[in-house]
Amino acid sequence: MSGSSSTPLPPTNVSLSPRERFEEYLQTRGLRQTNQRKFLLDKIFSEHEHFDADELIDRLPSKGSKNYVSNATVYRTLREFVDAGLLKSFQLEGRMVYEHDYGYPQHDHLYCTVCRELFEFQSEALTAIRDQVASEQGFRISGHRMIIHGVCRECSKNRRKKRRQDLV
Amino acid sequence: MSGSSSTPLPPTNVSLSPRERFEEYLQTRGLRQTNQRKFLLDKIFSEHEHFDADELIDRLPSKGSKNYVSNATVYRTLREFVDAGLLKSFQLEGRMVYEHDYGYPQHDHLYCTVCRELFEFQSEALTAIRDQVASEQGFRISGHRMIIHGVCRECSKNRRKKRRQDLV
DNA sequence: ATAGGTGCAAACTCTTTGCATTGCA
DNA sequence: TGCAATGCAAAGAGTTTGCACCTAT
Repeated sequence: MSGSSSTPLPPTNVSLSPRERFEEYLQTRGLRQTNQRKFLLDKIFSEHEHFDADELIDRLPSKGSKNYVSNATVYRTLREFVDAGLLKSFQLEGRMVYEHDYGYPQHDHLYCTVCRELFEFQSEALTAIRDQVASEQGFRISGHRMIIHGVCRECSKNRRKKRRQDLV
Repeated sequence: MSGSSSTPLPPTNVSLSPRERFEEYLQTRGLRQTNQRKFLLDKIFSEHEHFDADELIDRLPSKGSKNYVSNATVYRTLREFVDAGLLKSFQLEGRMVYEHDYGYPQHDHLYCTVCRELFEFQSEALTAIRDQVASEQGFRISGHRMIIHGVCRECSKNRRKKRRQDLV
């Protein structure tokens, strides 16, 4: 799965930090702030752009260490972050991929099937088409997911290089 | 998962029937035509637009009946149909969804999160945007997947009706 | 004190695979 | 006849869940 994207978009302005925003979310529903939640929130918002549960778990303190978080809690907490509007999730190659949502602009993705990295792009035209198609069909949109699959520039280069070497 | 789509697009012209095309595919690689494959191919191309493995299995003869096909074979055969270019597959809500590809025009989907039905649409503008984004980023495209999530016209109606009733 | 949260292990869903047997070419 | 295909059951991957214990409010 992809590591952090190489093309971060500029952040949108938000008045609250992710931490503050999450606290608000918790308080309004009588949920609790816990060390695990604090730790995961900080970790996620200080580090990665795109990640799946497995990648995140790999980078967390291991069992017995100070801030260990069980897998079950990781999965439960990720879902909570999505509910809270901090993260967005979508499926890619069979697993759930997460990315920052709060304070981050709407965008879509290019996915390199060689290095498995996700690249972002923004297109107002795409949104416009989406809205028009939906209105033609009487659809009330809740969102969309567009992923362009292919081979990124770097991987194309490397392949060409590799092919050249193979000929020698 | 969705049943057949309610908005079939016009078929594109192809010279071979799916069956003929598949036979060609098999012959060129030394693979074999079997009763299971024939049966599944006919079933799929005579019936559904979108389906997942589970739905297909449900509609197949049960164990002990004449044309019973094991689950393993269903999964293996579906992958083969995709390899042969007869079907296309994509992930939706955790499972693989299949649809006709051979003899069917390129299109994208609207997905109703209430009735779970898939609706199709075609947009040249979308393809154009895709190509431009990819070329800007030096991406060699192999394909794309666009799904608009929302609530379809019918389900919106029903909900409104339901809300009205709830008020009585 | 008392819900809500956590960790653990077991369960679950969807799909793939190893292997002995069957059956096309 | 030989290699591909099938069926079965077991294994996988990724994720969710039941439950006893823990802890924030």
